[in-house]
Amino acid sequence: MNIKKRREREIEEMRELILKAASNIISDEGLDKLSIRKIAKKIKYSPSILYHYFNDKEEILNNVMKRGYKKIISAVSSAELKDTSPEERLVQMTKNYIIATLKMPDEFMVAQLSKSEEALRHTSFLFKGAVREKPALSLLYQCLKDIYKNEEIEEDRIELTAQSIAVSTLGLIIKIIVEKDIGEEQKQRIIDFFSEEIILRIVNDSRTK
Amino acid sequence: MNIKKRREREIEEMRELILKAASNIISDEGLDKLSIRKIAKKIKYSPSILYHYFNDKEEILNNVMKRGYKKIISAVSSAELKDTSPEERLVQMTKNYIIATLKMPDEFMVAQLSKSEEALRHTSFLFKGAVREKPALSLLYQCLKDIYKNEEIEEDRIELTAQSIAVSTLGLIIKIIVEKDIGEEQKQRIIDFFSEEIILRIVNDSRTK
Amino acid sequence: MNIKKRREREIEEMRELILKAASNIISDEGLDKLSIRKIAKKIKYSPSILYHYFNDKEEILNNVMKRGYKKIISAVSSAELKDTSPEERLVQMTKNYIIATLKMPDEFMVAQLSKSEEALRHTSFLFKGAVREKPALSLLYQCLKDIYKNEEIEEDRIELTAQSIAVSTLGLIIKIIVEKDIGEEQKQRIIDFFSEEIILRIVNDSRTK
Amino acid sequence: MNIKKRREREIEEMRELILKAASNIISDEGLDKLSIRKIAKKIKYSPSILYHYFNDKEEILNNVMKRGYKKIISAVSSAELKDTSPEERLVQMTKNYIIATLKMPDEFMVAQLSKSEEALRHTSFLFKGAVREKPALSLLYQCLKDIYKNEEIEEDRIELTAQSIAVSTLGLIIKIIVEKDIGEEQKQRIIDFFSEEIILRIVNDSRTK
DNA sequence: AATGAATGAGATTTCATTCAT
DNA sequence: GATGAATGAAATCTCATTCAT
Repeated sequence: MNIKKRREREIEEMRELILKAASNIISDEGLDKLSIRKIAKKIKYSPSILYHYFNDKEEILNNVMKRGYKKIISAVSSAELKDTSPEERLVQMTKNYIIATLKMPDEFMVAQLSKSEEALRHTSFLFKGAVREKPALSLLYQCLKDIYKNEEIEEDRIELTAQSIAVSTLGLIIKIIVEKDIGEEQKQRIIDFFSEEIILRIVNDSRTK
Repeated sequence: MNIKKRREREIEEMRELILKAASNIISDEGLDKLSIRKIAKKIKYSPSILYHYFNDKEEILNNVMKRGYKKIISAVSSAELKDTSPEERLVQMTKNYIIATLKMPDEFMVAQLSKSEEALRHTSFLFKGAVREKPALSLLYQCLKDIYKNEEIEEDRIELTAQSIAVSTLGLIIKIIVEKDIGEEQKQRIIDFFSEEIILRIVNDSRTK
Repeated sequence: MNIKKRREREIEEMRELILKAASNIISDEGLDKLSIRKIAKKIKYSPSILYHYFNDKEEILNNVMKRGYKKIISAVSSAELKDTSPEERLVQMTKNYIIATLKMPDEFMVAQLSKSEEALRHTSFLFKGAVREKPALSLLYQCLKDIYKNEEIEEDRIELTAQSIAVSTLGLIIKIIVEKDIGEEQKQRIIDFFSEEIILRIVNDSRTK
Repeated sequence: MNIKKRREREIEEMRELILKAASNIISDEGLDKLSIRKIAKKIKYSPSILYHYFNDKEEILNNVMKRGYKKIISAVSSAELKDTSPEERLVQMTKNYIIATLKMPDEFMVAQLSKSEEALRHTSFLFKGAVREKPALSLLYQCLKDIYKNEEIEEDRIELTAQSIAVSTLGLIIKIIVEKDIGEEQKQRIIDFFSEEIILRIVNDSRTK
């Protein structure tokens, strides 16, 4: 079965090659400029061969997105083990998330900005009860619960806080990606300030006093 | 020179007509469905005439975006007159901004997500010193200054706070646009919670105590 | 309004040019080999210009067909005036029909062989009651009625006879078109034999004796 | 040489398999939807293997057509054995022919309407002397001869009559195929009337009296 | 100022076919 | 004998843009 395996690997590599090229084009020229032709040219194959590896353009796009959230989720959840204060964990998680996503800006943008049902099934988190369904938001929620464990705060408020943090962080990431030319230093300053200060201020629910 | 002026006015009217049509198409069908032909059909002129008033499609798009920022800025600053507490003003500004942008989601997305220099010239605000150059951010900054007028806080920290608020609000807006199917009620809940609570928490710089 | 008229004429000429080219291709290579590209190449224009004159391929095809039956109907009905015996008229009509259609084999084939609803609305005549709805078949029917005026024959039988004649003539025409290389002489022999003898034999309803 | 024979048989089986698949596709989706890939998928082989058994698509098509005529001829001639009057035999033959062809309408249409030399070699029958070369027409001719055995009719006239019958029947079949939506009942009525009455009228050469 | 004719490039997709293995 | 990778041509259609008038 060696030969079969090799072939499978080759296929996987080709698919990966295609997806990467697609990602690049999307980040360079925008989602709407992505075309089968362009991908083919980039990987120096004929356009038709792409249909060997994917059924159509949409399938390529869906896979670009999938690669997106898979990588991100694994990046975030891996850093979860540490036994420090929940506040510190929150800060660390936020930073990890930002750093992980900034390593793959193209996939992130495609995934987060797509309005297709397929994408939204993975990315939506604004609905009521999202903390119980969405793994990433759930991590955030657990953190907040730990932080508020001595206070009496309604679940709803905690969910809204978690969603607000998620939304804010998303905004930061998108803005950093779009403003691609702020220097490295300024980027770091903002990320640090945001995750080390803003996040903690957000957590600071005034009702708790 | 009356005739000259009249012509200029006519030209301006035609340009306005074109931009409005383009805006409508973008709102109705999305940015990628915008085409010269469609604009022409909508205003009942031939496609070629558009090239009398604009050099190419991109110029039209840039102007659509410009109209976008203008509308938004005026929406925000109009609410600026009230003589209430700076905190209340901040909350109100945020809400106004969110509501104004959600009325023109596609133009907003196009403008905010474009990486073109032309667009970034208007939309960028993460660089150091942005509060002095960007009108919208400047409003925010003034508000914060009022809030912190009795404390000693470095300008830098205030700028970073302003930028964080801007970034977070952006994230909220984008997310609401993308998750187009959360119901009206939940949308309101999140917007209210975010602008009435989260924003105020963010302002609450712990160093001030 | 001279200029407007001229333009209209030019458009009509161009449309005619396109339709003729399409007809030729269909007859040379078959309906399924017809392509926008081929038409364009034949008339030495770019493929896109065709969309100036027709909305899409289907519209071109429909017009090729329309040209088909229009010409034919006019060919047949024009020769209708003569005041000879009904038998002679029948023979003459058949001949006229055959000769007329053979002058435009391509259009005839497209129209008669298309299974599209649009086409069938014009070409179908096998259904019960067709003699009352289809002008061409009706002519045939009137002829038969004249022939049988002294006999007692049910309407149904006459209709079936008319349909049989129509069907048979159709078969002859198609076969002559497909077998494009039987010589002129043999073609004439068959046409004459068919219209002068076979048709009259068909009319010869044995029940009338 | 057993092995050689086995291989030949296998090849023949594979060719048969391919042709059957092609036939099915043509019946189900129409000639123009036939593609090498579809055939391959249907027989669960790779497209390339088809080129082991046939030189190209056209060869496959030609063979599909050949299978077509064979089936039809066998259908017609099988009914040939009965020892009834020649008239009855003629009627029966016609009916059998119509019924047999209507069971494979697409193959029939392809074959009968193709102007390719290859096809015409099998399908043409309008040329002078066709009754001596074309098996199917020859059957018809024999029938007519039997019918006219007591009369003095020139061979030529009989051939022309045979050709006329063939042509008329062809027209009927084509029309029934194209007008796919006349109901079953009306179809039967017409077929019966045509084969039981019209055919006999055609045979009724007036010179014989 | 305005139009309509025309083009060429590009979009996605399907297909017959070849070739190395 | 059989496969899968790969290609190039072709299909329909849309678009931004130019140009003569």
